[in-house]
Amino acid sequence: MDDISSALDHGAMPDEVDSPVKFRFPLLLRRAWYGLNQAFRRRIVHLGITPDQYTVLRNLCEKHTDGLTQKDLTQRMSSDPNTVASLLERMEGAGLLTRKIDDQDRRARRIMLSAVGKKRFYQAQAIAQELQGEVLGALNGDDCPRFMHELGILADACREAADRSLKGTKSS
Amino acid sequence: MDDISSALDHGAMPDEVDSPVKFRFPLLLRRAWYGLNQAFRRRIVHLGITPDQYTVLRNLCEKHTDGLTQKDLTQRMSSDPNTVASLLERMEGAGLLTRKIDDQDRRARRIMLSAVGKKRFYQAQAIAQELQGEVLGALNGDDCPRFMHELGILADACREAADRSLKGTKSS
DNA sequence: ATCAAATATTACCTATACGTAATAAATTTC
DNA sequence: GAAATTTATTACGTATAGGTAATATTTGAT
Repeated sequence: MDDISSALDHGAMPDEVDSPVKFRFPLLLRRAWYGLNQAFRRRIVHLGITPDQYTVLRNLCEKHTDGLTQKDLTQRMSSDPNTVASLLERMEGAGLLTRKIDDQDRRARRIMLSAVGKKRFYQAQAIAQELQGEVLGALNGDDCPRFMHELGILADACREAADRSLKGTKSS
Repeated sequence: MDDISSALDHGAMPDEVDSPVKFRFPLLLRRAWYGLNQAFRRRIVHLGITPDQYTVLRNLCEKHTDGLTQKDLTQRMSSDPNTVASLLERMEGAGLLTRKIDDQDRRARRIMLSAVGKKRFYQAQAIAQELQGEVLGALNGDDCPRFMHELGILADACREAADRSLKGTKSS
């Protein structure tokens, strides 16, 4: 099932017909995310942290209760348990946080921000806010709230599509 | 310069004050991108390609002239020369494309889609369009064009911010 | 023609992203 | 209350993301 290409040769231009490149959601989303991430990475490299590490710090700083478990972090970051595990391992090695076995559930690790981690977060947060201001400045201020609302709707739809795609694979 | 955390201890809640979590651009963008990418990856895994490889195939299929150089691809994908190089290396190994030294510029490699690559693209494209339809269905059809226009503006702003951040590092 | 600067790519490195399997502890079941 | 099931994490492997340095060419200046 590999070389019936001539039979499937659609010849001319494939996409573009129904939606020009400039308006395709995945392309724009990729471009925006890669650009924003790249910009932020370059601006905080001197702090010794990466964008993803900043996301961890932010989540820990926003919930300054008893810290979070890796599972909690995974969900809050729309990420993956494996990714979060190695991310936290590096961050613990860098002294940004501590991981100790949870008292209630000895399977889980409770993540706690260190003093250094807290400091790095506030340093990076100022840069993040400056960057966000620059980017959003390109948009009409009045359009911003509605745009964010719609982006939120699409983000939810993407997440749901991802969950559906997982279930479909397992059951069928 | 590492343990003046108590002096910098802002105490209470850090962000959120000026913009609630639900409306912060980086969060929504991350959520949308990860979700969409994850959904697509799960839906095309049976084709033996990844979302990024699909992006390569799409770019090659849209420009079915004499192929593209790696540099061209890098720019079209908002990506990085290193990433594209290893990406293409794997794809060449999988028989999805060929790389041959460019006649005009012997430094460059001209990438050409193979019959298998073309077939895989059209198979994946149908899935991509279905997915995009599902996601965009969450949005009011009338709001879509304006939203895409604004997302494009922000994507450009992100890219420009990334470029600025690079220059700033080098000159200062 | 020749040497210096610019450019396309590769090589090597660290940091995600995420799938699968293993491990260990908690929960459910009978 | 011990076995089966679920669940949090780790271990390991492959695929990007992207920085730095090396290599090979091309181009530009003399």
